Amino acid sequence: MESAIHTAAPPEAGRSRGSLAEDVCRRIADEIVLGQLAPGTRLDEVTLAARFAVSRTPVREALKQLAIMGLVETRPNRGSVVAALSVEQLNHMFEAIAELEAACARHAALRMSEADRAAMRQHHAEGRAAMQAGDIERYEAANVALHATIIRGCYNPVLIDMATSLRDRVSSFRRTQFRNLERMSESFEEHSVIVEAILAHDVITTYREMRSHLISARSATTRAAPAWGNAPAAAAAPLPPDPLP
Amino acid sequence: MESAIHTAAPPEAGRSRGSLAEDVCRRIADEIVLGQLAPGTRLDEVTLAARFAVSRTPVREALKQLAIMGLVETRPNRGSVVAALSVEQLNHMFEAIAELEAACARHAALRMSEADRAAMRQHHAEGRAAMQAGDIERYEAANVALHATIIRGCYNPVLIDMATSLRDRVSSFRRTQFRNLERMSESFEEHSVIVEAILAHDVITTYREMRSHLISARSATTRAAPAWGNAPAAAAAPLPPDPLP
DNA sequence: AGTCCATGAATTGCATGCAACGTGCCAATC
DNA sequence: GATTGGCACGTTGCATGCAATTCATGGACT
Repeated sequence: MESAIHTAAPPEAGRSRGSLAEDVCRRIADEIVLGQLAPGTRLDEVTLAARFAVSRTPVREALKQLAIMGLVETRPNRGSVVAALSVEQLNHMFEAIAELEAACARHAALRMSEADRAAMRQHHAEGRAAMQAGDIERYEAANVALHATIIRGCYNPVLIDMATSLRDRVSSFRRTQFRNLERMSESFEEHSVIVEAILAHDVITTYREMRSHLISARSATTRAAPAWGNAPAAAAAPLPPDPLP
Repeated sequence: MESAIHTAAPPEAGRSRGSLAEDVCRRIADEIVLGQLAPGTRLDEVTLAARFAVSRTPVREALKQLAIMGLVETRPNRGSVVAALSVEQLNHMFEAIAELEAACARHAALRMSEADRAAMRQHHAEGRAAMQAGDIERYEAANVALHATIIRGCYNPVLIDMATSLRDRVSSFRRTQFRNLERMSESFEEHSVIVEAILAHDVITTYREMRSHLISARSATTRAAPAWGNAPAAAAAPLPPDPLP
């Protein structure tokens, strides 16, 4: 069960496992998530078929699957393009991520194994080192690893899959999240509170802080959004209210 | 954007809109959700192609999409069957639904329009009438309508889509949820508290009560699960802890 | 000069044919 | 008698051909 590439793929398992369609789907998804395929890029069936040395059929199936995952947008008889999200859609996604990851973190605070806790502390320490070195790339990697560890810590495949696939869908839009060091240290401080709360099994603090942390991340990302100019950019959509229970 | 049948299909719009693949996908999904296709049923490409009077290609694409949505399970070179969930998977799904719908309800408490509030009250009143009449079918319908109204009240397409598609995936497993009237009146009382809280814009009570309401619903459903016998049924899996922040 | 229509190129959507994989059964052997 | 090997069938997976829809460009008419 569980939809996407996360459960299906043994990480980096020698390329070309399973059916051609799934393989093509994974490879395209990787390129989109890694930002090698910019949003708005046209995805032509014959071109892709040629690139991957397969026929059009598996490419078609891969594109349909990617469309359902939300990574590409397919218009009838008009082909597919890499999904370009409007600022409004991005806000909705971040809000959903905040809800999902906060719920994951709350469960993780009660269910994480000792190994999970150790991994979490290590990723956080790595983040501190990256921050002190002013290495944005490295901090970004540590950030992703930390969040992934917490998400998996809820031990609920359904929640894990939804949170992970949502993260993938917005990943290419948050490359510049930590371009200023101020946001980086702010993020690190927020991480510290969350990690402490999880280690203390404090579900209330964990939930509240993870949620507000992700709302901060949303603001940091969408502030930079208008610079893209690729989307309708509905005039800096007013952020809907964010109740903190 | 947004994956599934919910946004794509104008409800009951004359059958056969859009591409054949999407149409076939919707029709199969409907039959699964409505319980006309029992979990475990074998889905043969040629048989389905004959039934819908199309070729195998659109059927193939439809099955792939359904597999990603989690409604069918596809094993390589072995065909597809209607997804049969184990008790453990069902628990995970209910937990995810509880988190998602509680979040939706919290936002709905602040964002619902007056029309939404009126619709919510009406569905709740319909539920009361059904309960007093002892009509389980009718209460079930009112229950679905009430929850759908609250979910849509969050005005976040991403959250709405995730919550709705999750509900669809488990819908065929909860037909017998209210088979005893005790659970029905219990459910109604819980609804009353939630509706009141939403009308009062009380985000904290809304969130807490919706979450515990859905956890109750989970217990009511999975208690009946072993009777199905179609799944491994991992010996009445111990319910994981449910922190209430 | 502007607008509308028509025709053409390109791309997707669907159908069918062929090959490969997995399954079930039967028989031969230990 | 049980187990294993092989064979045949059915089903999925992929490739290719044809039809339908869409967009663009050019011409003619107002």
